[in-house]
Amino acid sequence: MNLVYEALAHPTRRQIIALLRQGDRPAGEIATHFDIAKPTLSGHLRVLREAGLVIGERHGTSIVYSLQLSLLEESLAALLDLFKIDSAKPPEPDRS
Amino acid sequence: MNLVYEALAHPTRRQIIALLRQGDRPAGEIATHFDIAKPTLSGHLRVLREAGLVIGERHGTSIVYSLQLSLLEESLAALLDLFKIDSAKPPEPDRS
DNA sequence: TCCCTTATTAGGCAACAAGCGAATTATATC
DNA sequence: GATATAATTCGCTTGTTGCCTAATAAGGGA
Repeated sequence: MNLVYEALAHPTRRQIIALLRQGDRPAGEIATHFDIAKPTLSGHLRVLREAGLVIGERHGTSIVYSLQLSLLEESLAALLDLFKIDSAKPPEPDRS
Repeated sequence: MNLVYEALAHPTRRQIIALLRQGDRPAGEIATHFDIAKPTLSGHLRVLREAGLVIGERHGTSIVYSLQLSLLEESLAALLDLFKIDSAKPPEPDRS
């Protein structure tokens, strides 16, 4: 789970996620949306992949990336759990 | 908002949040839960403070930390927006 | 005021992350 | 096999993060 948080920590990677929300895309097409070198973007994609947030499937010479929504939901659930905004009572046991 | 994600990227800082969910605590008491030097923990608290996730109020010689739930909720909303799990249709326009 | 407690800031170092250009791998086509 | 295209890995530089010890600031009580 730690990998997910680290992956989300970089603005470019969050933008990649937002981009993939609109549909799957090959790495090269993703790259056109950013002003960074291709190897740098490839590194970001690797981080997202290792966190399990995206998967890349080879189609011919391209590698098409798509979101792993299941893990995204899990991450959100974990975050909700961390903050416990969802659950029953407000977190105030005693505190004099 | 970037600061929030960066703040959440470190396990210790997430544990601090989880701890504060159970009630406000002075910095020193927080420190007893971790096996790190006090200045290091103070640094983590600074990161959380600058992200707006916690606030520290001086009570005598202590500085009592508490969560800023409002910003936590905003962060969650932003995350939901990023993933759009909440909204209407699944993000699959075409894809042959 | 002087001392003790609590917490932060300052300084320094090792480890990591982000970026790039060049080289490499993988697939498709001729 | 040779060539072209797409994406990654490699080697490197630069800047940041995380950790520590030592020093400093802020308060409370004798």
